[in-house]
Amino acid sequence: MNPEQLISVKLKEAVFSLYGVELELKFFQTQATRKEFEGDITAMMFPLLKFSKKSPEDTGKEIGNYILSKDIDTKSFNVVKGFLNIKLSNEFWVTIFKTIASSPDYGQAPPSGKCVMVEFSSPNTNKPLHLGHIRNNLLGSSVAKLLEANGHKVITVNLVNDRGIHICKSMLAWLREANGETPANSGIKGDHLVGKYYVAFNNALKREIEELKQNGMPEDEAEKNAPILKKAQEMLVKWEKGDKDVVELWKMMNSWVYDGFDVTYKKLGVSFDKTYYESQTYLLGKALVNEGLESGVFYKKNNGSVWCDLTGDGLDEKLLLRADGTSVYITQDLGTANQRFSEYKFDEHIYVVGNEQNYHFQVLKLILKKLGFNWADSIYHLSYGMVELPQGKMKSREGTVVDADDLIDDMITTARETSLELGKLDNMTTEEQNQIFEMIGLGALKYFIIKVDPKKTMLFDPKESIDFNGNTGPFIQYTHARIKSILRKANEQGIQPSLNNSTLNDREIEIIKLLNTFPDKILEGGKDHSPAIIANYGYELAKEFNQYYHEVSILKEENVDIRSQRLVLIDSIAKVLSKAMGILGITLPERM
RNA sequence: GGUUCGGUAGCUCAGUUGGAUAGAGCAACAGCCUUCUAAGCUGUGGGUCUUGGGUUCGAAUCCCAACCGAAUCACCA
Repeated sequence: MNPEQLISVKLKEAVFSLYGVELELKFFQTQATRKEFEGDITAMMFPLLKFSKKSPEDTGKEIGNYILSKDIDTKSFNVVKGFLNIKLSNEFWVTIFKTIASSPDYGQAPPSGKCVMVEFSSPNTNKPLHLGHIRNNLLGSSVAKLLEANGHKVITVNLVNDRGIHICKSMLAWLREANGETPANSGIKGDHLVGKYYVAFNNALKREIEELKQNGMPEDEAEKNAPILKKAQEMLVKWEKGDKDVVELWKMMNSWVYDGFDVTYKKLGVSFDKTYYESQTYLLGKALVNEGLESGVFYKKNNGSVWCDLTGDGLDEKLLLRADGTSVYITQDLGTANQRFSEYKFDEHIYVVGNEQNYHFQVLKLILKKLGFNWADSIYHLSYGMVELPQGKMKSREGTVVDADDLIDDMITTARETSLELGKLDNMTTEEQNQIFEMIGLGALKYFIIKVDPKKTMLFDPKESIDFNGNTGPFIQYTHARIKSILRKANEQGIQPSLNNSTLNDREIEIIKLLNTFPDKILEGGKDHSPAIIANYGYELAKEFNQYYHEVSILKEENVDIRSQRLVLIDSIAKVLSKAMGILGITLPERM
């Protein structure tokens, strides 16, 4: 039983017996006792004063004495100001410890019967992934795992933006400048190759605009009338008409990009149950708009464009169909959401999309509700903050974009250098070593990103490389390797872990308390859609273990029962760390 | 201007059903490897929790206002 709940029950009994008042369990305020005080659970006396009609101290003493006299789970108590600190018995903690150690998949919630869809990543196919995408992908995949740990059925989906003017730009530049360059004949990763020509397009565009300006055209007109831009627009029209050559080229270049993305996704440990392509969904939603038009939810302006009036909800008017009848971004999102719901009947649909689109999702939800879809309430926009550099936002035009592949490689290189310097892996094969370097490099990167509250803008300084000491992924990985090392040695020495009802020291009780809160953290993290909670929990637990490690000896403990019991304890820590980091997509090594 | 989000140590961040003297890491300084992995541990210094009001026995946390910063309000996606 949860210790706070237990104390609440005792408090309820005490208050009823002493003051004759029957209160609800929720009324009693309890919390884990702060470390600087003696005790395990603290109960607030302030709300009870009106019943006891005594000072906070006297009330605390009276209730403390009552509980102590009635109960064998409690060991002692003290009162400081209005805080009643209760210490629970060793037996109580041993029982908790046993429950934790004997759970096969501790932390995993039972099946909830709920189905949750998580959309994330959603890249454009005209350039490679960057640091912003990394945050998106790591958030999305860890939230998905976190919800699975909460017992939900999770469907991960990706919506690839594979069409539009931006892709035509890369295609056009490739035709003009590439001389048939391909990933195969150049050795350049596909997404980077396509990105190269996207940059080439923009450079050409810039030159043309300059030229037009020198011939006397005003800047804004030059920007609209550059010949290369016109060509890109023509290309888009051709694509929409299904022009064979354009479609062939489009297919080829997109396939390069997908091959490139696959490599990056694989490194990040990201995967999807289903991938949607905008080229297949961009026409969806028109039917919905027409229905809304008939039912009077939407209206048509003189030029034929269709709008939804949201001024009554404190927002603006929203365009849904252009005057020429073509759809806009939100039109297809309406259609896609509707299609997905009829396919999966999800209980919740999470969109992992940056906070720049807060307004978009507010509108999306509102319009779906106006159309009469009750499931619109189940849409949740997991809005995360931008990743900024010391000089501000990443700008591709200024070349300050932090490329995802480069960053991952840098992290692995750093891991390699650090590991080789420490020389702990010398007796391993190169292949084993490389696996560990990758594990550590990615662990550092993932933890660095995920430990920050998703909704906060976070800062990344490329000059100060991501740390491997302190509150970091490698710290937790190191802790795990340390535990595994002890367990290996124990096994070699023929020492078996076992639970023996031995007395637990204070540090061990602290650890058990922490382990005991793990399921709550999973619940909390799931409710808040915040893997950061799990990351910070993992750090706390690892830190607690390291302090324990320095204070007590495990294998050299003379009392055989205590020694075996400690092995069970550290094994439980390793399992919880592993489960917690697994949710974040971070793997923990056996040695490092 | 409207809306949404943020402001905690020099830096990066924790800190929600309101609770005791606000915590970590990095950076700085001082210690600890013949003892289970020093990617670790211990200690020192570092704070008007943006500001001002309010509610409360009690506020970083809730309410109001101001200030600062970000995003957004397109016949772009």
